[in-house]
Amino acid sequence: MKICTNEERQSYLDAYPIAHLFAFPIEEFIEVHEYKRDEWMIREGMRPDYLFYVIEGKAKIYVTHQNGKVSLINFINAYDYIGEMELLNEVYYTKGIRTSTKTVCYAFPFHLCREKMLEDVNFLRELTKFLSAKATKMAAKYSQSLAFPLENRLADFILQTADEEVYKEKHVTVCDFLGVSYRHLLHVLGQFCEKGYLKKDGRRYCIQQYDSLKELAGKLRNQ
Amino acid sequence: MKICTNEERQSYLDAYPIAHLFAFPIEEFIEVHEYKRDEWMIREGMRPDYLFYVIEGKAKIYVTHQNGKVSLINFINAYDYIGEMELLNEVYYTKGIRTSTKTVCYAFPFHLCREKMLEDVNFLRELTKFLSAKATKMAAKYSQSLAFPLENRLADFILQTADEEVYKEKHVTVCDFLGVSYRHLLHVLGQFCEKGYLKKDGRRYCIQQYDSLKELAGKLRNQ
DNA sequence: TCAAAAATAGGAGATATCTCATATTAAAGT
DNA sequence: ACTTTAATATGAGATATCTCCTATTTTTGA
Repeated sequence: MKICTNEERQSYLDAYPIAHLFAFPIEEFIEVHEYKRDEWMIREGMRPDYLFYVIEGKAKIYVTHQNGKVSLINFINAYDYIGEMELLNEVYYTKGIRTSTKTVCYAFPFHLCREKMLEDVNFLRELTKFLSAKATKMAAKYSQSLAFPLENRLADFILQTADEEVYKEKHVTVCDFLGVSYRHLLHVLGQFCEKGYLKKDGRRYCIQQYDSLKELAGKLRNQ
Repeated sequence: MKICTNEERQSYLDAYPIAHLFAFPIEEFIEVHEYKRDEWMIREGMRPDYLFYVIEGKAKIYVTHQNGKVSLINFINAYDYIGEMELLNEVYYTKGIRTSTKTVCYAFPFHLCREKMLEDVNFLRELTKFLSAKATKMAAKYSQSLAFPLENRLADFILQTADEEVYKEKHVTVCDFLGVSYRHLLHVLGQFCEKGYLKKDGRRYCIQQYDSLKELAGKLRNQ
């Protein structure tokens, strides 16, 4: 991790203005942190000292269970917050955050900003929207995971992450995210190929029948 | 549903003061709604016109999937909000809310209160805490549901809902909540009895080995 | 550049969980 | 009080998913 200073810091601040989200002058408190790919921004169980606002890059939220299973709880993208739970709650089990690409964040030190932020109507309104989206998404994922087999959830995931016709997520990541074993994921991908929905091309999968996948994924939604 | 007026309304307002949560005079806008047991407060898919704040009673949040399965997403208790998603988001699939006991709510009409609430730093701070707790809980349930078999989640649920040594939740409710079939729930309850963790007593179950259940439930937690 | 680690791949058998069918009992409505 | 509906109970067979094992390929790091 690298903390940007001077011109570098300023150029991020210019490229991603954020003052409008706050009623008080926030810029002076902002640190700009640059994380490399595959770096732990926050270690599981260790409370962070900052509220982060992602301006570039991608990361993942992980939690490790006592039985050794790892859940990838969600993906984090630009304009997401990290550490807002710790900002709001004294007691909270901190999840691990790991970058999956180079990631740049604004980091607001709690000890300087917490009070002000919790008095700031602009920021709080922004945060409620972020949190309501998060809660909604989690509730949807939760109920879907219990109500549908992998087939449907995987079809949805493929459509959401495919780049044009090409699906190429790492299996290991997808297992953690969808909460199934590697073996079973491969099994269902194999079925999709057999049925002609996908075609395997080396390590990639090419979507052959959009509509079939859409139908499977569509069953998840009323929402 | 009944809307309380005059003395009745006032006596609720006196018994459950709420002005301190708002920076503006809220009382004049409050309607007091009384719902009977097993009444639908909000029908799935129908946007409500109010933000509700529960002051007495219990309710459940339901969503129906396209495959006919019903998920009981969460329980609602006194001091919870209902309709906060619709307050914040223009686009949102409204879940069904059904009371399980007589329930009394403060109802704030959106058309009169939305603007003011979204400008109110006290209320927003309160709401962020509520939402962060909700998001956290959902994330925990989600990852647990994928990482652990029913055995562990049921043990946890029994300990959370048992009244002294007596567990007596309706099976049908529990199925919807834990996302398993009736048949399987009974199967695992049967195992608990065989192992001596529970003893069946008519329609109730009596906890015989707290520690065994605690051990099973404890595996869910690092959190 | 080479060894170690991570990711992919698939077989085989176990188990968690589901579906369907059928009875019985309790609760609710008129 | 009686009919209808909801809840409980259980068997049997199907399927979704897991665990463990082993082999190959790719990526990573010193």
